[in-house]
Amino acid sequence: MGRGKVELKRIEDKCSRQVTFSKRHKGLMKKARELAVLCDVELSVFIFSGGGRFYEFSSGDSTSPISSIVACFHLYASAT
Amino acid sequence: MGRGKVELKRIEDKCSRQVTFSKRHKGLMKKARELAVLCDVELSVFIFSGGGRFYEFSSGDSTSPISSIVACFHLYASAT
DNA sequence: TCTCCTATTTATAACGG
DNA sequence: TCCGTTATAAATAGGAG
Repeated sequence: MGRGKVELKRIEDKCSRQVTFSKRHKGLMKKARELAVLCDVELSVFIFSGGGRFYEFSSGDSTSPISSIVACFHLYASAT
Repeated sequence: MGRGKVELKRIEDKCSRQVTFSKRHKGLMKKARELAVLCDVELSVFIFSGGGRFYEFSSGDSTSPISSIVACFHLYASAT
């Protein structure tokens, strides 16, 4: 998408990489949410960015099977 | 995308829901892979579909920080 | 359930602030 | 780093096999 084709390789320019991360990270989370709702499945997405930040999307509530994975992630993230 | 707009709600027809899951699940994994490569981040996507099946995408290797989460997921999945 | 097809919607690259 | 715009690449809905 966009004004040009993108090669599937690490973006070397740090600034561009950050900008692309910001956009695509949001896009991925949106897609994840759509998949969960449309298809009625449980899913989680975990992202560790280089700066030690992390992002997460999870469908379902605390009683869902996937919650144990989410809990595991939070435990890990808080200990890092 | 596609021939019509899609409402963000559960697809009631089971057959359509399966077909949409099949397509979007692949799309999400592809997006995840692209984000990981382009932006040099570690990430995992876990999906539990209704039929007790699960799908996963993880960047990074066994020495990456996220591997503990992945291991947790596999442990959970194999015990289910 | 998968593949092919293609009209259409959607995501996003590049740019300016 | 975030937001808005716009041209364009990509994802995908619906239908057929």
